[in-house]
This record gives sequence, C-alpha cells and structure tokens, in this order.
Amino acid sequence: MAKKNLFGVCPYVTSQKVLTGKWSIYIMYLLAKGPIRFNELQRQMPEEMTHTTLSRQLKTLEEEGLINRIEYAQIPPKVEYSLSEIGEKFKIVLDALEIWGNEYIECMKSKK
Amino acid sequence: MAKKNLFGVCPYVTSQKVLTGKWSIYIMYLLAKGPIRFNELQRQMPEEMTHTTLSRQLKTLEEEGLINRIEYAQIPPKVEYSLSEIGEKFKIVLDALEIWGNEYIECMKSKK
DNA sequence: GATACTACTATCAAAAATGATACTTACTTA
DNA sequence: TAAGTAAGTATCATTTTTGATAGTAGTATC
Repeated sequence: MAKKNLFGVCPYVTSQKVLTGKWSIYIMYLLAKGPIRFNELQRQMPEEMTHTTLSRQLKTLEEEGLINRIEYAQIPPKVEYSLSEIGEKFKIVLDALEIWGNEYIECMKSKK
Repeated sequence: MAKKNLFGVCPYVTSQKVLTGKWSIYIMYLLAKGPIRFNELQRQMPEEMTHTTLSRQLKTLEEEGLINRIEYAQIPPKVEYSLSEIGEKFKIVLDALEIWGNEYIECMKSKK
C-alpha cells in the first residue's frame, strides 16, 4: 500500500495538522466561551506565551477556517475573535478532551 | 490573575502537551485497533515518517503512560505496542476527532 | 510634547522537532 | 561466508516553531 499524504482525507491526520502548535486547543477552549479581544485573550493564556506567538496561532487558525476575525474601525483598534461554524462544531472534541484530560490528570496523580 | 503552568491542572493544556508531535493522534488511532508491532506500525503510518521519529514518539507516549510496550525474548526481536488503561479511555477523543475531522474535510471541500 | 492605548508585523536569535545515515544484536537461511 | 531479519539507538544536520525586541498607526490624556 502506497504511503500517501492523508491530509484532507483521513480525519485523524487532518485534525492533528489543524491542532499544531502548543496552544491551539487552549485558544479554541477560550474562544468557545464567546468572542474575545486580542489582549484579553493573551491575558487568559497560561504561562508566558508571547503576543507574537498568539498572533501567529490566531492567523493560522483563521486560515484553517476555525475562527473568525472581526475588525472594528475605531481608535484604538478593536478586533474580536470568535469560533466559525466549523469551529463551533469542534466543541465535541473539546468536551471529549475535557473528560479525558481530567481522567488522565487523576491517573497520573495516583501513580506518583 | 497569575499565569501558571497549567500542565497537570487544566485538561486542555494537559491534553495538548500529551498530543505533541506530528503523529501522536494517528499512532493512537492505529493502536486503538489492537496491539501492533513496530515495523507493521511504521508501514501503516502515512507519508514518509521515519522509524527514528516513530521510535521517539512511541517512547514519549510510553513515558506519558498512554501506551504499553511488551518485549518478547526472541530472535529476531518482537515488540508489541498497545494502549494502556488510560490510553483506552482516549478512544472517546478519537471518536470525537473522527466525527469532527470528517465534517471539517467536507467543509473545506465545499469552499474550494 | 511625552506617554498610553490596542492590535498588531518584521526581523533575528534560540529552542525544539524531525530527518538521514550508520550501526547494533543474535540468530537463520542461501 | 554473506545477507536477511526486527527493533531499535546514536549522532549530526536540517527544518520548524517559538521567543525577544523594536517598531507602527491614530487618537486621547497628562
């Protein structure tokens, strides 16, 4: 069997590609709560992720079609990010990740 | 609010960390079908992922507790990889990813 | 006039992930 | 005697990702 590029064919490979980066899942989780502005989003991100990285990640997610970016014509600037239609559907993945993630955390605790 | 390291606390951050690498999800998907040997696994991996990378990914997943590695004392060597208990529970995430991934693929097709 | 505000981009350096290649073990088969 | 087998590791080069820093716009406030 030939080895093919399965992006756009296999749902797992496609998902993995879309979820690249250290922060995509957490960004999707924050956006799932509702529209949010750039700086507020950065404040809610864990650790020391820089705005450079956040900016890049948002751009990637937008290009992939998962999120919407709405720019308001005002000074100082206002830009709101929110989930797109397919981004909203991603919530079932977030739900599963929340359940499993918590189980995993418990599981690791009991082993140390 | 102080920015903390949320690994081991937040299920999303923890999941993202565990799913690093280009291939972890696909590996989990293949292992979810049942125990499998190293070379067979490599054959089923997409594209040109090398055995070096596969080896490293498997080691990481094993250290994280998601998979089991069983070595049989025979020549030539036989090693079988399978999902651990918490790895089995990851199937709910795989199910969600399969559903969403397919929706995403359809969604992208209709836009081009 | 200087500083602050928001939401960035550009550039370069540093770190992390991946790939290529060679090598190992201990036995079996040609 | 040489090659083949499975499952790797070690090492170094290359690629990809992330981080640090400086700079931008247009207005409002001190």
